[in-house]
Amino acid sequence: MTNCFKLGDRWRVPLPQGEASLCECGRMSITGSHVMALANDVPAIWAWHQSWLLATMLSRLFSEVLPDVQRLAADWAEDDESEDGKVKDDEHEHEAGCHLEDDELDGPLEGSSRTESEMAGDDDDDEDDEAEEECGDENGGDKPKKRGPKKRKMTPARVQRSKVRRMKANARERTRMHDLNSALDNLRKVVPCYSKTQKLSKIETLRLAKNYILALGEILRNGKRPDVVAYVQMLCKGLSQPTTNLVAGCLQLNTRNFLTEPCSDGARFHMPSSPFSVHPYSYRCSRLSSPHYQPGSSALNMRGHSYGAGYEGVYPPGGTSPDYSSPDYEGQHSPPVCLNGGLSAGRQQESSETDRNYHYSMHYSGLSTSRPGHSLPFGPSGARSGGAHSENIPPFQDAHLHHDRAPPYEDLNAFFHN
DNA sequence: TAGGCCATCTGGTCCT
DNA sequence: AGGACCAGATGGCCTA
Repeated sequence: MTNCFKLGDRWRVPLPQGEASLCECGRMSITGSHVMALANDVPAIWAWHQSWLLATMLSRLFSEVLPDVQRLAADWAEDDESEDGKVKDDEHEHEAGCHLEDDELDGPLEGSSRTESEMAGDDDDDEDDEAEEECGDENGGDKPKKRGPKKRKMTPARVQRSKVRRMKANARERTRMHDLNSALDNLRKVVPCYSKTQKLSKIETLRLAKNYILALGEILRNGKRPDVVAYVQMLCKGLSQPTTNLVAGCLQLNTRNFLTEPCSDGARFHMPSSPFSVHPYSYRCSRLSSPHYQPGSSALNMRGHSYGAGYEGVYPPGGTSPDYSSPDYEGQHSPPVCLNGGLSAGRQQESSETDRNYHYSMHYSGLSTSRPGHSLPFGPSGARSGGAHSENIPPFQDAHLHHDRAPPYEDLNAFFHN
């Protein structure tokens, strides 16, 4: 600090006496305020001392306090302008115009409106083009001019129009997607399994619908009672394992049987050994109620989440598994689940999650109605055996439309229960 | 926390 | 010019 002195409210740097003095300056533990003080007089210092050593020191100081120095330089510039009084009105206008554009670029709406305005090329406000060009020149003569269509200044009216246009487009897009989702919901109601609370994903709905159509076509083509296992396998081809479980559950098949015992014993139905003795026509599947899968426990997850690498498959030796190598299958591979556990898991949470139970009822009424001693668990009265959930009703009622539109439907049921 | 699914916004393209 | 359609981006929600 001995080499620095203060003159008035600003620090002064004495004439350097060679490198030693600079080192002396370097040992001064110059604080930020000192540097600022030095920077205050940088122009004067540069005028007074042309020593390259001083320049080196100052450059270092500049690098350390560059932001503040820049701010100071701006302050100096303002001071010069105020002193000279040479600020031109047209420059303010240019700045205003450019700032307007910058504001318009803030946010997606403004950005899109700007692009649309560029493409649309409204024919008003021609006088703004000059302002745009001048704004472009403001970048400096060194920079090349931007080519392409001139950017037209966004007047408030134009901005407003663009915003309205964009909002209308967004609303249309929302409506379009809602319609698409409604169609998907309708499709969910006519595929073999349906639940309002546990919807199939979009992609799984489309896959299942495709398989369903193929399966029905196959049945019509053969004209005979189909093999249930093969039928379910056809339905589940390319589906994720959770969806496979769901479909199998809807068809009241034991997944393990359907996956591992394809017609080995000639059985067409596994109902005698099915886990649905308590809920013969619907089963509850907890939505992955158990965090850890165990063979025999339910891991039904309609969201299609995959399982950890530590999962041990339950396919018995020599057992078959869904054709996940099929190019149709694009989802993640989830382990197969025995529906026995699905029922038990559902039981465990039956009392605590009454409102969250997920029931997947057989979409084929014939499968249930044809069984002696069991009444159809569907109906407006809600009288269903096994405490079937009322959510099963709407889909089935909705499916009436499907029945009307699909004559082979009853025939298909008849196939299974003759 | 990662991953899947979804809704929404947005810009581009095509068509009327 | 405006609407329909599409795909990418993004963020929220949910579950493992």
